[in-house]
Amino acid sequence: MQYHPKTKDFFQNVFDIVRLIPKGRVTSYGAIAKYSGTGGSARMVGWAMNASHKVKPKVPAHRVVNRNGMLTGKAHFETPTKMQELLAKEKIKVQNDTVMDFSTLFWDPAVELGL
DNA sequence: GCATTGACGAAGG
DNA sequence: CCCTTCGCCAATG
Repeated sequence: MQYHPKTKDFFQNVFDIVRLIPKGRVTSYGAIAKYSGTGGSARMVGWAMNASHKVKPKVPAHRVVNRNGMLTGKAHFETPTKMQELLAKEKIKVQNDTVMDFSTLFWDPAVELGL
């Protein structure tokens, strides 16, 4: 893929934010998009996540779910169950592909990092 | 260069 | 309340 300077900055920006997500907490694509400045383009965050697996240091993409707390990206992991397993190791309860107590575990960069 | 496709989200029917 | 459509923007065919 072509890394236009602007795009590269966006990807790095997203990766940086995701790495800041505390263990045992989760956030949404939209929240990251908003904080990274792309605004409503939450899809770009998902696209960035798609490239995150080849980036170092590793990006905890499993802590990023959609606005419902649903593990929409689980299919993009090594195995469809990897995402839930990683979350389980962080004491995050997942049921029916959805994070339990999502609103409590939700980590909003705009709030936690200070907007 | 236009059309399709997303790991999304909000709005409308 | 479930389903569809639209907006978002970059990548891909």
